[in-house]
Amino acid sequence: MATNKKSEFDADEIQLADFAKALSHPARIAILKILAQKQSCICGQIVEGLPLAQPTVSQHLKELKNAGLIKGEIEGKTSCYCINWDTYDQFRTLFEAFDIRLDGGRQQVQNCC
Amino acid sequence: MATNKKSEFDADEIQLADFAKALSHPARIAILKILAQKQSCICGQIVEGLPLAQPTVSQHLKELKNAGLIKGEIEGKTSCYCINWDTYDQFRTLFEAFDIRLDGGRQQVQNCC
DNA sequence: ATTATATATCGCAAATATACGATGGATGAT
DNA sequence: ATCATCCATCGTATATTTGCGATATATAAT
Repeated sequence: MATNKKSEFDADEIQLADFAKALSHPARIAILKILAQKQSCICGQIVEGLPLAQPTVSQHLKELKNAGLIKGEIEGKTSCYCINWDTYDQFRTLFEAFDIRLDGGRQQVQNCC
Repeated sequence: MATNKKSEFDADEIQLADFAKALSHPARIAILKILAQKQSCICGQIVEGLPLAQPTVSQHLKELKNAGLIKGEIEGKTSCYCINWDTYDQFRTLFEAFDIRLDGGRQQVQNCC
């Protein structure tokens, strides 16, 4: 039974995993690219740029927002999204620490593989 | 109905998303850390280091293997795993390209948020 | 006031992920 | 040959994700 064991891991591991999950669908990666590229960040333009229906895009936007990677505001008739660079930097920092830690063991003698 | 739309995205986006998915569970992040740290990469030691039952760990190992991030060999009675640095570098390269692309739009004037 | 437009949300269906007990296969020890 | 150990795999239960049609909401236009 899928009891949630995630909380028993280190906070850093959980947080990095959560960020990774936010990037674990090509649509969300594409959305971040679009947001970085366009000055305007109207939802409709994002929908146009993706092979997905509007409700699906809205849902991916919501997940990115939950992960803290984007911010959104309702601007009159339209909605406006942009990247939350503070959170993105935090993610990058976490990943870099992970990356460096992996690299540390890289030169060691392997006794297998 | 959950028809798979993932294939309609760019190859780079799909590949990066797949790598991200491999890191989207703290257990798999922890496993990679352990593999990098220990010279030996016996499965039993991984199980000891995680708050999960052996079949569950085995399953996470399989997913990391499917993503190409680790290699595994059966060595007599025990199994031996280690990080596949070639694939890991490929992942890092993909992420870096993505990261740089995001950063490119960073200084632009935002008309919202 | 009515209508059109842009998005979010609801509700559903299908697919995938998470977790583990039970079991099986292979090796090494006795 | 028997037994113990290590690990993969099967089967199963539950939870989460993905996708979208239908609908609701809120603004802008007429």
